[in-house]
Amino acid sequence: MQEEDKTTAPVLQLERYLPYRLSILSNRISNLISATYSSKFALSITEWRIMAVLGEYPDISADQVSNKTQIEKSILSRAINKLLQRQLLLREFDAADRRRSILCLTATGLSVYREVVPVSYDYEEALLNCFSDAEKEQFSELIDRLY
Amino acid sequence: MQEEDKTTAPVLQLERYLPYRLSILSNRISNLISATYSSKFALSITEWRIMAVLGEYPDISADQVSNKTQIEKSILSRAINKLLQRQLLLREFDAADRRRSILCLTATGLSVYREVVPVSYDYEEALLNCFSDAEKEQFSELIDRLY
DNA sequence: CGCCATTAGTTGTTTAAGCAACTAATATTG
DNA sequence: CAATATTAGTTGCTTAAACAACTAATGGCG
Repeated sequence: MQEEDKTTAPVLQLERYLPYRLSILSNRISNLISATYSSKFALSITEWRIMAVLGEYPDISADQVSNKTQIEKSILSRAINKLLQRQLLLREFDAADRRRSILCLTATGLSVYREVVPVSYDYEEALLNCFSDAEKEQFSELIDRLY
Repeated sequence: MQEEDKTTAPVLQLERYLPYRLSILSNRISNLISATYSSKFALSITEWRIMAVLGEYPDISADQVSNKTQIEKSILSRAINKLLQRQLLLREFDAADRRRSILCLTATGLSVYREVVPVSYDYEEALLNCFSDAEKEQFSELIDRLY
């Protein structure tokens, strides 16, 4: 059988290994969803996430964005500059602490945001409709616990 | 309330958005686990995955590895060459179809494999021990369904 | 106040990912 | 059995990620 000599020759069943499955699944989902805003608005996942936090929390600093999204600060810095150039973001600097940036979406940025958000929710919905309401709840709870 | 003007100004709650949480969670887990074999054996996640499938399915082709792991073929090609150079992998070509490679772990590769596998399982175990057995089962089932 | 530590953000460099174009071998079809 | 299509794998090129080193501003402490 499979257990024959597990101690001398353990085998990893990759396709049953949870961290692996989680990774494949999550990448698939991210890429699927990002296709919507990347083709239409030329936004990368990272760029969209930045816009998403700023839609939820306007006028926060790059550092706060980094804390909320786990995006590394150098990546963030370059992504923000790109979004500034495209005039999707506006940046000021805090008068009281001139290191601190204050970021928010421009009118254009906001209009993009408002177009992407419902689509994102639709995707989430579509994805989760293989679950019952109770299962959705449970799944979400389990994810939270793993965090 | 939050629903006040949802139609005109919908907000995405990123930290409650499932695809996002899944992505963050999965990356965290992958990086955590990969730290073990990357520091000791200088293997990237991709490289380890290749070795993992070959430990499970010896003597398959690069193309079959690609199918099993979702690793894109150009990435695979370069990773395989690296592993060949490090003598962790052995490659022959199918006599009946000389396009087809036949890959397997070398003795060294196998010894690395045998060292990493138990650690991987330990990590999975440690991760999931915030779940009861029933929850583990259910979580796994829900993941499968999302696939 | 002046020195050192910390914090916010930027820049440089290395490495990996993603896609398309390519080569070589085999399969298919007229 | 030639012409064309398909498949396996490689290579080139562009973009993104990761990490460290750096600049500039502020905070803390003697």
